[in-house]
Amino acid sequence: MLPTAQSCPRPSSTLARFHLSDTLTPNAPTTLIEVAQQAGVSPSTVSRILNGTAKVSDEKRRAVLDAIAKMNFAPNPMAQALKKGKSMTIGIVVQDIASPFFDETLHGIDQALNGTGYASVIVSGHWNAAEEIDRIRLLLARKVDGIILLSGRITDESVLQFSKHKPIVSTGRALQTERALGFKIDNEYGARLATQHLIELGHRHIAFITGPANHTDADERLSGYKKALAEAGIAYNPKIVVDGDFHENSGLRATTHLLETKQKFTAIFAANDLCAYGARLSLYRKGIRVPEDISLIGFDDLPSSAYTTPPLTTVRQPLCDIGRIAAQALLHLINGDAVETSIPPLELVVRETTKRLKN
Amino acid sequence: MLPTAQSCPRPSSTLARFHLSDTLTPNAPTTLIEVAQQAGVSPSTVSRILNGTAKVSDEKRRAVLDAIAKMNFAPNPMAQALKKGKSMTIGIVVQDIASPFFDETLHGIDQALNGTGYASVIVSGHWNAAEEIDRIRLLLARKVDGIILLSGRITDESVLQFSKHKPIVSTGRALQTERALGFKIDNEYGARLATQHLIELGHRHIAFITGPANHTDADERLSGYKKALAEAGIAYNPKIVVDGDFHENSGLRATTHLLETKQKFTAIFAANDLCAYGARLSLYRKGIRVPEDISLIGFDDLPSSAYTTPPLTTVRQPLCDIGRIAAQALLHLINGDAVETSIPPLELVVRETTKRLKN
DNA sequence: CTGTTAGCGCTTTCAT
DNA sequence: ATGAAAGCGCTAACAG
Repeated sequence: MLPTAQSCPRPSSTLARFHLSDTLTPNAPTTLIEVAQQAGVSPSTVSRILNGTAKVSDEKRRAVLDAIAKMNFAPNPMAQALKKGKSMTIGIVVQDIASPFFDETLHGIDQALNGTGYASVIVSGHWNAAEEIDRIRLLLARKVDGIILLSGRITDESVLQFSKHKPIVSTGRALQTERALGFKIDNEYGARLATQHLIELGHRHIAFITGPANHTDADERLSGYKKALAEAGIAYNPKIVVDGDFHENSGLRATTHLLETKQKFTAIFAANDLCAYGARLSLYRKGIRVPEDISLIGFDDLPSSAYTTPPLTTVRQPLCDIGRIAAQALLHLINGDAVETSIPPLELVVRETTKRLKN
Repeated sequence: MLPTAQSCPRPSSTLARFHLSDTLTPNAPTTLIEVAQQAGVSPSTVSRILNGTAKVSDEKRRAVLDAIAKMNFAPNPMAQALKKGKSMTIGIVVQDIASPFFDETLHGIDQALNGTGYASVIVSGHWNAAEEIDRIRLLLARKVDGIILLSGRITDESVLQFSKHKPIVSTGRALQTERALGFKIDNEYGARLATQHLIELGHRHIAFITGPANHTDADERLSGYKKALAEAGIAYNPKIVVDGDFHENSGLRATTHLLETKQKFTAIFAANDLCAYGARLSLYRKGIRVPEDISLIGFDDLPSSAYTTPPLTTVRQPLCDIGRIAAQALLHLINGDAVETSIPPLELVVRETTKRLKN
């Protein structure tokens, strides 16, 4: 009875013991040298123990470990970074930090990075290729060890160029070199899934609200829609395919346009969930019921789609998995390891906005 | 006619000129010393020009600038950080990276940081004090220059303790020292606003879905609700005050509980928007209309609240401003400057889920 | 105004 | 197995 919202497992983590007093001594941070003195060994020995670089006698090891604990020492990351040429930081480029779409993916990345010692710096490209390039440069200048690019607007060549500096993994594109990896979901398949679902319910006049122009994901979804139509022997009617941009407002406008120009349609397939929300509102404003009068389907399965009124039928994208997989792949690239990725398939999530066409 | 969704201005930034070829030479990054050699000056001179630390003759300055441009030099942040003891990084602690609530605030922070040279590392506390402490320690170990804590679960004392290491600004608490600043919205006022709105519409039986136990924001909202009731001479009825936890599911469960135990109420005030979404769905499932049968009001004004069906009446929290102000304040603290903050007041946003009680 | 000289805190040969 | 010494790339006295 409860709607199943998409979301990664949120660990109700129960970190045990933590003594606030421990590290909260506000004196200047201890250095490795001080630890060495305290333990009566050389700095190198401390370093060796810290990094497991070489064998150290149990006696000294014990002394050093003691000193470390006693002095509450932690190595200075800047110094390590400077020395090793690795910052233990990765850069993440999203398009909009305040978008549920990216959030889920970030969550997956977060999970994968947790406990690896890597931290991440997140920047926004704002769907703008020039800004995106600018931000990637910034990350590179900051010496990140690798980059995850989510739904970038830049060309594959640019990605390849950047990958010469640091390994990079990108979603939404097919790519595979030693230092760059791109993988994408099968948008066309997903769109066919959605369209076929509608067709199976008896719909023949299915409106489509597109994504932004020149956006690969958007284009492929449109193409999947067309294919499914063709396969079912339904003529493609450009009059009921209207422009959107993946945001709520565009869905609202598009639907209102459809309605006001008196197009004939019994179902709407919005290129993403956000857009479907807007469509839903437009329908509501006109007093048109969903799904009784019009069926509605989205794409993405954002967490909130399980709580719309009524809950939205949509195509689930494994956002969180994608994030996790991207991060793991990047870690491999950074280590020079081979990567092989496979992401879970898209699946149709039938909720309550689609209904068999009566009669 | 279009709903107004809360959101910061999303700059459709038009960064001009960018020559990909410029920085994409994958050779090892240039160092300041090489620049100095190329320009025929000493490293210090280059450093001076870079930092504006001292006067330099036009001639040498020109030579250095030329060399910098020619060699496409950018100083190594790790080296700078090690030397200056400043990493130009700030740490942000959210509770959930994938929550629209935090997103808007992050967006504000992002805006404030943009162009300052500071980058941010975001970590999640997952509403868990122990984990939060752990994460803050992590940030401190990473040598962030300051911390922004959003809706932390830790005590004020802990914050004060941490602030001895690095400046910290926190939302959701009142605090003001040399190195720590906390500011909060007037939850009680906001809750009164919401409750009064309902009362003015003629409602006398107003159910309330609480936030998580021991959560300051939640407690204060409950208290505001009670106050407004008392002011209107309406008896407080604990039977229609039910537990929630700020998430959709709890709103759904709470409302279902209200309905199944046959409580008498004509309106629901949910302690936050997410919770209101769940309530909305519960009502929908039972075939109860909003706002005709039951009025519903939330708290926060998340961006998506303008697109629910019907659009949600709620109390707007200036999330984005809060983020911006927090970041600016932190920057001031870091510089040792005085800070004075004032955040915009909460305001009632009347949309379409509340209605005058007929009778 | 400018160059020389020490390091920031750590890792890593290179000896022993 | 361990210590001494030489930097990573940059900045900040300190002398001129």
